[in-house]
Amino acid sequence: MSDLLDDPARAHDGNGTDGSGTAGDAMDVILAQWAQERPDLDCSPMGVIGRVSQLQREVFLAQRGTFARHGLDAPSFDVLAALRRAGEPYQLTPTALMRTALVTSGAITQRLDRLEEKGLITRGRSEADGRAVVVTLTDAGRTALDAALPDHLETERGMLAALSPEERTQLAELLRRWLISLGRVPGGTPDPS
Amino acid sequence: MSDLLDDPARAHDGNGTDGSGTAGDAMDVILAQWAQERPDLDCSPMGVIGRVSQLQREVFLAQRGTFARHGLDAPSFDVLAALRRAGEPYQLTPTALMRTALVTSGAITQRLDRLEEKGLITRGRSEADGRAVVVTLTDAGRTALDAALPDHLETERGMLAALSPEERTQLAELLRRWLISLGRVPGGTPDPS
DNA sequence: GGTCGGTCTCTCAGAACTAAGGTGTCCGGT
DNA sequence: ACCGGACACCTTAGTTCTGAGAGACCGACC
Repeated sequence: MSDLLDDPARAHDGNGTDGSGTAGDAMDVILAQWAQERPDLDCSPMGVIGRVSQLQREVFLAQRGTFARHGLDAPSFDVLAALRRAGEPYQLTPTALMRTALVTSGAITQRLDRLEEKGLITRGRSEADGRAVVVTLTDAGRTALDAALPDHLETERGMLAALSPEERTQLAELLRRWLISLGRVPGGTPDPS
Repeated sequence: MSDLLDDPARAHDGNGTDGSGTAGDAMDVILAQWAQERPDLDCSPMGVIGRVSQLQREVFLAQRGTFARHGLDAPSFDVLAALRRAGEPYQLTPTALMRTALVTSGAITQRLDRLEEKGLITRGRSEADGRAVVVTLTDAGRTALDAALPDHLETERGMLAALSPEERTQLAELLRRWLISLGRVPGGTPDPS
């Protein structure tokens, strides 16, 4: 009875292989629990969506370590990378950064505050539009990003190392089709409806 | 020149279909930009990992709407679902909840505070272990969860609607293999090394 | 030339989390 | 019986985001 108070995930064999030949992941345990408690519901969508959430978390944690080695964090890297990708002269407006980073304007303001404080970007008013601000990557900012980028890619490559090149391609293509099906086309502003 | 200050994603065709038969997603644009600016780097891992991050965000936003319709939010649902999955008598310790939710103990304390305030769970001291707390789902908590769960599943199903059953299975299996390869076996505590 | 809706950035309060540390409890060795 | 390490939960400070809204500015229209 008190077994139920333990972590339910521990109720499973930690390393054994069952008849099907593979150990399960955390989502297998959860799906088995739902099948037990609510056999009337088809919980199969969780098998995809729950794993995406878990993987995103693993990715985030791994990336954080990489960024920290370069004195950065994920939000900062996000902004620096967007400016770097834009190409010479490495300039974007806060609104453009807001759209690529998928965060609110308030979040961008704060990110830019932090980056400006560290001397990685500069803010200047736009000549063409009195409301707009022009964010420019400094030499220090470009240097920091170019130093972090290969390490970042190596971290990502390492996370995918267990999948074969064919599996990686297949996965990227499935995720791409899924993303497109959700109607998030590039540059599309959030649908107000 | 000032075009570069606009959202770079807008530089792409928004809705057209090219020769390959599909419009691109946001990650296609980013990969094209990197290929332009840093042709020396192989950015293909981003094609998988960047899309996982974006999809997780879409999933999170869609789920939030569903939870709100039932007076809940994602953290609350997470805890209630873990208790519900545990089966009769719907009890777990904060430590067990911490492990399944993959958050810190402080976060669980706060989640439980909110849920206790709303009467969806109760906290009692364990008889077997004086340090431990026993969290129990109340009738109201179980009712709230059982009402939200089908709606939640319907939301997830809707998000996957564009993929065929075969694609969904294939995707779940790829994600499962990937997750297992990262060493996150069920019940595994975070590796201290 | 003036007006008015829309846009751009910033500000502020509040939500939720992490990291670090505190208190109380358990348990194995002496 | 006692002591010290391990454990369970809570507390607090600090971080980053969202949501709502203010102030300035643009451009089209009258």
